[in-house]
This record gives sequence, C-alpha cells and structure tokens, in this order.
Amino acid sequence: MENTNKTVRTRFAPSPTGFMHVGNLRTALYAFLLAKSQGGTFVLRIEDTDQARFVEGATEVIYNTLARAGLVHDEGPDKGGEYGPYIQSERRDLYLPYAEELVKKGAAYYCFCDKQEGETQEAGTDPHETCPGHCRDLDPAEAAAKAASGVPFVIRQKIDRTGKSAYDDAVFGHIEIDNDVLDDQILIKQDKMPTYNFANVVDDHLMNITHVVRGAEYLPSTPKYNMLYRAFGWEIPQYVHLPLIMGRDAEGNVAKLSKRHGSVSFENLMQEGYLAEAVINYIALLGWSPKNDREIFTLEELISIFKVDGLNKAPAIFDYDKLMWMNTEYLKAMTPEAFAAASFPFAGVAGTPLEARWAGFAPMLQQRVNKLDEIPEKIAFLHALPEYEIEIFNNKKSKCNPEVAKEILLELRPEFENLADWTAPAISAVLSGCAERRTCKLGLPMWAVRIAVSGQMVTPGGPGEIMEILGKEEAMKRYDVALQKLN
RNA sequence: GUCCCUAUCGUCUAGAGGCCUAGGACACCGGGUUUUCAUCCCGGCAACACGGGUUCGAAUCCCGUUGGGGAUGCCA
Repeated sequence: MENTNKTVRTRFAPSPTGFMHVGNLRTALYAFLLAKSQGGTFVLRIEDTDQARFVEGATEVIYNTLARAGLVHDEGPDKGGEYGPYIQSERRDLYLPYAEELVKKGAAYYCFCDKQEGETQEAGTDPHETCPGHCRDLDPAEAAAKAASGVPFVIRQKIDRTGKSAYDDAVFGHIEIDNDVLDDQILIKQDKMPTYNFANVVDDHLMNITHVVRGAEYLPSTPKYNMLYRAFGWEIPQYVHLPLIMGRDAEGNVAKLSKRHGSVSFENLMQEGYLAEAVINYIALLGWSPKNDREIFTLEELISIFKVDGLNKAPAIFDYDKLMWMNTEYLKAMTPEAFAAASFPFAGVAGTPLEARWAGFAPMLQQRVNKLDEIPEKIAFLHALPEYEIEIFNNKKSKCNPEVAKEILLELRPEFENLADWTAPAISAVLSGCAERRTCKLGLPMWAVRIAVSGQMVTPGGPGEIMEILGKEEAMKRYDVALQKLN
C-alpha cells in the first residue's frame, strides 16, 4: 500500500478531557512527524461525542499544548480548512444518515435493548451477547418502522460471524482476526450521537485522512473499522499503530500509562519545570529510534529524519530519570538570557531584591538544575539564613573545622567591614589575600565564609557572589551570627 | 475466559544469518579535574527469556513454552 501521489494527511483526534496525557502527545507527535516528513498535512480534530464528559476550556488546553510543543496543525477548529467543521459535536447531524445508509445496506441494524449497565465485558462473556434481544435478527422493515415511531434505539454494526479479517499495519505487519470474536459494536448511541468508533471512520474518510496514527490498543478492533469502510465502499487508510507507553504504579506494576500508573500530563511536566522541547525529544525516542547513537534532536531535525520503520513494537516504560537527564541537557544548552527568562517564573523572587539582578544570578544556577522547580529550594538560603550546626564547618579537603573557621572569620571581619567596593570580585580578593597570607588553599577561607553567609555547604555561586547579592548589611549580619555560634 | 500484540543490560534502544568478545544512552558504582555542589573527562557493572528446529553458521528465520502488555464500554 504505497501512497504514491497522494499527499499524506494525518490527524490528531484528542478528546477534550482538560489535560494532555503524554501518551496522547506522543501520538500527536508521530502523526505530525509522519505528515511533515513527507510534506503532508497535519489535521486537528476534536472528538467530543461524549456529552457527559464535557469539560470547560478543555479545547484550549489542546491548542496550548500543541502550540507549546511546536506541533503546529494545518487544519483544525481554530485554523479552519476545507474539511471542517473540525469539532465532532458540530458535525453531529452528519453521522446518523451514514449509519442509516449502513442499515439499508444490511451492514448495521437498530437495537432496542436496554442500556447495558456493566462496565467492561466480564471474563467468559460471549461477544454476541451484547444484545440480548437478538435485534440483529429483527425484520429490517419492522425495525425501521419501530425506530421511526419514536422507540429509543441504538444502531449496531452487523458483523459477519464467519471468516477472518486481515489487514497490514505499517509497524505491526500482518494482523489476522477471526470475525467471530468481534462484537456488534454500537455506531449511534441512544442520544443519536455517534460513538468514537463510528465518528472516527466517517470523519477520517470525509477529511481524506491517508494514515491513521493511533495507539496499539486499537489493533484488535481495526477489522471492525475496515468492515465499515468496505460497507461504504471507501478506501481504507494506512494504519500506523504505535507501541503503548507504560507506567509504574506504587507497587511497581507496569501498565498502560495512566493516573494510577506513573501519571503524567504535559501540564504537570511543565509545572515541574521540564522544557517542552526536552519532553518532545524524550517522547520521540520512546518507541522510535533514529537507528543511530544520537539522542538530542530539535523538532525540525526529527521531521527530517523520521521514518516509520524506526517505530518499535514492544511497549515502552516512561522513565523519568532519562527525561530529567535530557531536560538537564536542554537547560545547559540554553543561552544565559534564555535560561534567566525561563527560570524566573519558577524562582519565586518577584518582589525581592533578587528580582532586579535575576539575569545576572540565574546563570549560576544553570549548570546545577535538572528541572526548574528545583530553584526555590536552591536559593531559599538567600531569603533567610537556614538553621545550621557548626559541624558543617568541618571539611576534610579544605582542612576546615570550627576552630579554624572562627579564626579566619575573626581575621577577615575588619576587612569586610571596611570594604567599600562590595562586589563579588572585591570580596573574592579579600579571600585570596587571606589564603596567600596563611599560605593555605583558597578553599579554606571560601569554605568558612560560604557557610557563615549561607548556612549551608552547597550553594550556587561562591561566597563572593552570595555576599554581593545579600548586600553588605545582611552579609555582615549573617557573618556575626556565625561568629556567635562559633564562640 | 476468549482474542490480539510483544520479548536484547534495571530502563530506552542499536542489531534486519557470519562484521557480536552484542554497540549507545539513562540509572548505578569507581577515579580524575574543580573554591562547595554540579558540570566536564576517564573507567566499571549489566542483556540476546526458555526449549526445539532450519542452516556450515542464529540475538537475527520457523514452531512451542513462559513472561509482559492490550482488547473485549451507548469512553475515547
């Protein structure tokens, strides 16, 4: 099934739930890459046929996510296009006639059974028992009359109970299923709205979709879709089923990524301070390989190298460690200006003295942050001196201990007190002078002074930068607190 | 239950019959550089699920077993 002259058209068809699951985002990514790598068109269609699940503002979340991720669609509710409308609820009246056409063709039938209560099919259930009233065998004319008279109904697909169905998937290859295990799925619900399964087929056809990119969970039900296409006499699209993304629950069990299992939404990731580019890069490699050793790619680069045969078949587990590593790589690669801008909203320094000097301070954080939400804790000591024990003055490498620290702090106090040029270089010069006089490693005075002014062993920047930011008054106040503790 | 898919280091993967003593990355563990931490170097640990075939030769092909996942909704 080569798509020789036909332009590739793929679509992303999310349901507006109010958040973007990374599994869905990845589906969008691959649909986008497949289209763009071949100069094709990427369509956004909103699948909101389930009225009970309406969520206010949910479509905005979808637009925002795609925009932020750089997956720009060519057609969609917000962009228009010649195949609109792109929101299924706005297409509601279009589906029933198609279903009725199927009924006329004998490929579907009216079903008047009561709404089934159960959730999923329980173990041991016969797929043909979904309609206990055997509506499938009703006389078509009688059934049509009954439906027309106002009796509530659904329309079910009439599936052959003999033979096999086969199709070829672009990643999983040849799939063959016995028709007998397929159920007469509902096409039109009692509220006259189409089910996802039906709306999908109709819309994909009407929107001229050439490649259906979706999760591997649809592998077994695809024959049902194909029967629909055939009944209509429509061309069946090329299927590109994607390996599932798995997550772990609290017990470590692996299952399809979900709230229980490793829950991740794009919004969550953004809030934690992951970069959208890093997330995209990471999920691109979850189930797909460029078949070489390179791992860092821009979206543009992904477009140019994306190939369907790099897609994997086995499910992949979402690994936060690797995502974080990749995020760190992206953070480090940013320009200092870009990093300052990206980190500012996370820093919590608005309204503090640090706000004005953020551009200068942020770069000190850049090489030591994995995700942006780590910043507040890393700079908390600047806002308030943390409680600390004098034991932390001990450091083997710089040969520091509380006694020596006290000696040095005492020795340097007047110098700092008299220092007019309160800048990092000038402060550092005081420390260097001290090391020279004592013929000791620079690390010694730095250790002592760092702890005195920060209250901790690890800080972004050295004592010079910290003292400059703190300002002379605050720095000296902390300095004296340390001296007091050491007495 | 039934059906479908799947199987290389803990994780993501390369490998499409000899190039494999199985490569890369994350994580982990060492060592070095460094004013702390980190960065950065360097090194290490670690896998072809199992059993049958096919073949001169199999991680690669076939069959089975086992493991894992998915489907079985008037959800998408």
